[in-house]
Amino acid sequence: MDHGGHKRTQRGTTKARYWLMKSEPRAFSIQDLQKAPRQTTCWDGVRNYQARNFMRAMAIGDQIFFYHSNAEPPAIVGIAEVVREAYPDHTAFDPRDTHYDSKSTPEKPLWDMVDIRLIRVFDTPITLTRLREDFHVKHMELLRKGSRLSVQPVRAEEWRHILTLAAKKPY
DNA sequence: GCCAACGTTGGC
DNA sequence: GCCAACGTTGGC
Repeated sequence: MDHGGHKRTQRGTTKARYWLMKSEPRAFSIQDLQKAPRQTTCWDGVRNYQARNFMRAMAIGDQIFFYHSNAEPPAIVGIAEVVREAYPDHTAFDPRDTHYDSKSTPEKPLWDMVDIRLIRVFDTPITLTRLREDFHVKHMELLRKGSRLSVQPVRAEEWRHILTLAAKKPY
């Protein structure tokens, strides 16, 4: 039963989807997410069309690798899940915000965000170096030369493989 | 701090 | 529509 006039968009019985989202830990780290109310945050500030479109494709329950970019070391540091599907990113409306964009207005929003909730922080971050050494994940968007996409899909087999890495001892 | 790769902007 | 200039991303 659905109340409040909200469209029910949760992906019923179809397969879960997997994603990877980048954040610079100096701006917002997975530890910040851990400390946030309900361990939930809105993912604001995405100003790239491809990344935005991937967020628009997300459904409640989709799972996300939380990646630390521009970090020492760059690494997948944990898992989160989508708890609210794409809605307008209000930070684009605020001229004082660093992510302000005059092309986006409340009447015609251009940029969206989703809400995500922490599932877990890996004991051992899976570093970019380690991923590069692993042929199981060689086709990941993250590893493509010159790739800068901050929101990107992850294949189910890549997701499963990386979870097994996270369960192992570091090397 | 450096710089390659990328996306966007704007002049023409 | 082309493309140079510019700003940003993000590994190193």
